[in-house]
Amino acid sequence: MSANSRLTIAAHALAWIGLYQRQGHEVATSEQIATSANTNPVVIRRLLGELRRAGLVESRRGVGAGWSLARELESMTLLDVYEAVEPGPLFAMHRTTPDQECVVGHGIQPTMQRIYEGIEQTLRHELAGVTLENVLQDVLATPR
Amino acid sequence: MSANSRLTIAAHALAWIGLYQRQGHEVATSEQIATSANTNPVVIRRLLGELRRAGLVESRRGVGAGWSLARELESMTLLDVYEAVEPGPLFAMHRTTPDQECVVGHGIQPTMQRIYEGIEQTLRHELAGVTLENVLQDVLATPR
DNA sequence: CCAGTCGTAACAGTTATTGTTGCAACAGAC
DNA sequence: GTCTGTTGCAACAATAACTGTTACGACTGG
Repeated sequence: MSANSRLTIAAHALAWIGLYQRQGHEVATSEQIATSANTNPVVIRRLLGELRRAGLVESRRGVGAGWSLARELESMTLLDVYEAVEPGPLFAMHRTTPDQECVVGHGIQPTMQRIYEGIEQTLRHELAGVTLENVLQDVLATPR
Repeated sequence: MSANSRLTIAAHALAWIGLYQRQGHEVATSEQIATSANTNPVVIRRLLGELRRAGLVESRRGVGAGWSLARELESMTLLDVYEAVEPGPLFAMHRTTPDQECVVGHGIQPTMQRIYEGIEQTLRHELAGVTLENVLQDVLATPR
């Protein structure tokens, strides 16, 4: 599985913005978040753009521009973030259609499809059980 | 998520060998399996090689060579297959270490790590609940 | 010795992710 | 009205993983 870090970075960004706003600031810049995540501001803007499309954050342009939360961290779950930044399914089918003349080739795809759907459903349920507020609290509780 | 088809193809191969053996044959060739899965025999041999390392199948060389199950399909679960063919974790951390001077940068990795471990544990449990015999029966029950 | 199959290395094509540069668009400050 | 700092976005390179393919040595029953 060639795992990516999109969910991790997106959660990082949201926790960062949330904490920054609680410290009295209105907006956070992609530059600041990128420094914390040790990556490029464009990477952050790309991810936050997807979170904006999902209604999780808002952006302002012009001078004093930046990003702010569109709702409270308590009302955002990792499932919201996952759905915003992870398009595809967890497991893929065959890249070419298996031999439909063969009993196994014919039945394998519907069978695996059903199994995978059940697993993704469980994954979603799991992700829905963690709010970004949970994440931030856990982060703040990490011993120095 | 750049999903791959390794678990799907591996399950396909195991179901195929299992059915073929029930039809009275001793061994299946990578060529036969590849025809059913509509792929290249080397792809099958690579995957079956990993399954052999995990103790799920055996191979014979020489004339009349091929692959056979090392245990009954009833005793093999998708978790066994998953662990044999999927090395990495589901979600990745940051590719570079986040800023340890930042509260969020410092706490985010242990936090996400814990969350991801819980999710993978659930995934394993789910996969462990499906045997390859379940898969084969479901395949055979697929309407033509 | 022969034939058929595995075992494995090597390489190409494709795709996704991440990082990077560059620049237009925008909006507040002066 | 211009300046300034930021977003929005396109384009591209580097890297990595997966899949498919070719090639050929190793093995073993006949």
